[in-house]
Amino acid sequence: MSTIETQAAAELLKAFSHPTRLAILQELLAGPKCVTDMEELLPARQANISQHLGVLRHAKLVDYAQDGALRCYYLCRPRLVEDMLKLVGRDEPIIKRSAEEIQADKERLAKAMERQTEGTEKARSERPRRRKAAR
Amino acid sequence: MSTIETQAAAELLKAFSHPTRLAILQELLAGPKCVTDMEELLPARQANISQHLGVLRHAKLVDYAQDGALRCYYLCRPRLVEDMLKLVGRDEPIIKRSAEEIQADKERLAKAMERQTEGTEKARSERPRRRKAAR
DNA sequence: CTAGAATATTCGGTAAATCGAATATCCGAA
DNA sequence: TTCGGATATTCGATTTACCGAATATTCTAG
Repeated sequence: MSTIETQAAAELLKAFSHPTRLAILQELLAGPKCVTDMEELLPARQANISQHLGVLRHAKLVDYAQDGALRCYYLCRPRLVEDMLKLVGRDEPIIKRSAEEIQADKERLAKAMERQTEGTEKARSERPRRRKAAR
Repeated sequence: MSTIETQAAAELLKAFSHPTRLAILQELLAGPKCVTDMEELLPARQANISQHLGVLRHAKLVDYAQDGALRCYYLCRPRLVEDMLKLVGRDEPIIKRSAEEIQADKERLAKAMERQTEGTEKARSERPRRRKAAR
């Protein structure tokens, strides 16, 4: 991922990173809703919901269809939202690794890297970095 | 997802929501690295990288193993990180829906909801919300 | 056209995030 | 034990996020 893509990804994630916004997305996953509906479902004021919807819209996560005086909001990337909600709800066990494991891993990687990019100029310039302080 | 879970999810996402932190996670996905390694790979100063590592550690996304004077950082939930990076990199087409589609969707949902929670008290109290302003 | 409902925007204040510079801490080699 | 390298922490300044209150806008029924 390049720096520019990283920037874009971070912005997308920022749009997700708020409890109220997550709740909105969750509600919209169940179906389109107008702002008044959300007011009843969420512990937030109308203006605030509108503000958060603005953020979500800017991030291209939601859009709306005008229905008379109402605006029916819907997800414009439902899969993304669904998968994101699943992902943050998942609980992967938190692993703990010893210095020895890490060391082995590093060496394994170094070897693999050597083998894979054998003889290329890029490989040579990236390879020789290693710590000065030893144990 | 309850409010408290939403809170937790938002905090986790906030930890992801920074270009430098995403870049760090990306690097760590390739293998454990110490801070000095990252300094060479990222356009950020040592202190700043340390600060971001602090955020990631607090979010239980990374941890480190001490190796002499070095601290080898690694992902403590590699699957989560991997899937998250994949997810934000994915590009789902952004859909646009008409008011008519939305309306149909709403009605379909309402019917399904009726059928599913038929006759329960909760269903009755949640059902009768609908717009006052018509077209 | 006018009123009222639905929604958005603006404004101001407060809290939180971010960063660099400087400094502190920890560790192993000599 | 002293020193230099690796890393963390603190501090202050700046920017950005967040929220409520008030106000503006848009739409339709009458």
